[in-house]
Amino acid sequence: MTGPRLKSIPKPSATPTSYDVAQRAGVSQSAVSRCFRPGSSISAKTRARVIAAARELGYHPNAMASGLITKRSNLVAVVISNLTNLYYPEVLAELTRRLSDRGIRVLLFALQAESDVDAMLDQVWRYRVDGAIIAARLAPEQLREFARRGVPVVLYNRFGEGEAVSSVCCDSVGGERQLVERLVAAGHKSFGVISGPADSYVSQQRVQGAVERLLELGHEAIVVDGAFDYDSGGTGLRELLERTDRRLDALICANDLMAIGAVDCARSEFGLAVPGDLSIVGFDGVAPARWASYRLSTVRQPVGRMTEAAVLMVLERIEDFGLSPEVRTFAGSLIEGSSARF
Amino acid sequence: MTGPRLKSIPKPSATPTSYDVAQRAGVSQSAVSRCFRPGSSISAKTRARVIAAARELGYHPNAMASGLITKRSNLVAVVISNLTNLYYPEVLAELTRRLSDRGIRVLLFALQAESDVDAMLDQVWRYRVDGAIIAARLAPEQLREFARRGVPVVLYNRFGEGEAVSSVCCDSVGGERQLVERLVAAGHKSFGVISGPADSYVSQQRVQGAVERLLELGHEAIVVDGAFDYDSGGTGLRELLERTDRRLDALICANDLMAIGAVDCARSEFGLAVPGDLSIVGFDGVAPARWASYRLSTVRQPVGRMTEAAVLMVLERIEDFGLSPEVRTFAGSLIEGSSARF
DNA sequence: GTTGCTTTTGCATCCGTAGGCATTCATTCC
DNA sequence: GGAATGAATGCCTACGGATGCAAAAGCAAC
Repeated sequence: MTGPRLKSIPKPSATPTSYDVAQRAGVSQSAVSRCFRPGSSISAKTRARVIAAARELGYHPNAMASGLITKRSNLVAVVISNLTNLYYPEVLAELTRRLSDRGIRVLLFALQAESDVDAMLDQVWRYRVDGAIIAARLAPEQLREFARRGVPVVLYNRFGEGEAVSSVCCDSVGGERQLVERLVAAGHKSFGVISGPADSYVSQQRVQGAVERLLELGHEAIVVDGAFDYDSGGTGLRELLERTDRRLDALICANDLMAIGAVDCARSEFGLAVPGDLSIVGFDGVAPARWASYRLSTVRQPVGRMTEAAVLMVLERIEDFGLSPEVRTFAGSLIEGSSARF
Repeated sequence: MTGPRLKSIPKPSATPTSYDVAQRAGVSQSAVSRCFRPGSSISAKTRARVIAAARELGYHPNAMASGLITKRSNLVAVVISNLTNLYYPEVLAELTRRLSDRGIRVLLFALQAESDVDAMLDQVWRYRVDGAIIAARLAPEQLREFARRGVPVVLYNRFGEGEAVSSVCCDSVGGERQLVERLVAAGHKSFGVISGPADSYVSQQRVQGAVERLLELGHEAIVVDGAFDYDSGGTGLRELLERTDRRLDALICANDLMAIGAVDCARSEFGLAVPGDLSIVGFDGVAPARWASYRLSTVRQPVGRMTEAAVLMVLERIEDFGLSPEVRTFAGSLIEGSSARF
């Protein structure tokens, strides 16, 4: 009974080990381990004794030790490029909740600059995460490294850029087409578009979706650059009003935050009624879009279903890394709102 | 040179170990370890060889193995009770950035219900986090367990409730007193207050700060219950208008989100001009408070300084657990805005 | 009581890195 | 040249838990 580890004084450590519990319960360390590992062979009687001892000592298995030998950290890296985007906190909260429910912990990375990516990856490799959910732009070579290391990745509203990577997306093109159709049907004639950052895949998709559908329906649009932030809405609107000689009557913003900025600017700076003088639509369906001051006409991303899909996809591939990549696209739902004449 | 681990075929593993690197560089495993551990004794020549080999193999030290032996996980648990609060994403982003800059990773916990706390704590113990920054309500006994286990905690805008715990807070009382003084000086007579949830410490402080100062200045206030969310603003306003027979002329909301809800409700539902007919003030200084539709008069919490303090405090106590608890209170800055006659 | 079979249990080893200790090597000084 | 000093390196073991294997225990049937 007295193993080499048990010969020392039974000092009550602040963080007891399985040996401490074993000694107190009068069993071997193996038995303790098996108690905390589902599916192991343990008699009910022994288990009860061990659990009692563990509780008395305040024992919690060391995740690092167990991860070292099982090669499972039960960690998933969640990488978000701009947490200040207003849309992502909701995503993050949902992802975290759903992962927790399945016994997975979130190692969070919030990127500021492009340069943070390398440091992030270094840490991702060091912690031997079981998988990653990424809402940030990675280079193809970086995505390939995940494959090489056997770490499954799911991109969130991002695109593999030639690499075969799993991803969940909201159908930007389809959503924009719906918005455009409603705007055209309501008789709008002069269209403006404010894009997101040039390197954003969703921005490209949304702008493209809108512009293409407009062309199909016989309309043109002026596209100006934005950056997905509040100020871009006002800046973009000013530029569009100038370039159209104030004849703009429909403004399509690549996300809600810019649409909100545009609404505010239109009203406070130009005295325009929204949607009386100008219809403004967004994309995302963030909480402020529903506020009474805006009641934005927009496309809401089904965040619940998208995050659930992302979590399931990454977990499936943790179980079986051989599963082929999958791209799941969800349709957004049109919110009528009252910032556009529909 | 050929240790027991090196006799096997040098298969190029997807996740190479320090032995693989050692073999390739023609040094011992210890040398590899020392290369990745600052302050270790290594010659420049050896280091160069090892670094080269590590790079070629794509070696990254295993944080679990190293944490196991050093008893340092380089993880800090960040616990946030309601990520949907609009204020917390900003805090989370800042905390994550500042911790990353100092080589610490964030293990994120987003609590939904009171019951999540136990599961969260179990995981916190399992991962042997070096410290915790907590923006959630913990029971005194739970705080005591951190002390017992030698894990430093810093509460964020929370209170130890009798336990000696470090915390960073924004001075709610002082902030509210400033707001009240300005409102009173501007001649407001009839005051209403919308509180946050009853179990929220900051809510209590803010309400108390406002009410006390009002009393000191010879005014009374009607306090109604809110929940820190957008809808509470409208609901609270309705109740207050009813109870004051529409004679309310200053509304003090315990946070910005409710103030925004109240502004929207006042305008859209009661046709009141803000601040013409009704002054409304909030607390926090969240981004939407600055939007043109609101330009909220509020108190901005110095999030940058507060998060920096929280990070420093927890790191100091990781270095030296004996440091006594410290409560750092930061004054907020009054934002004049234009939602109140000041 | 035996035999045969299943379930429990303990032993021993391994996971990948860190760091104490002893050894070796390079320098410096007399 | 030899001794003394300090730096660099390798050897070995520990960290805490998981698990294959063999031994032990429980159980059923004869």
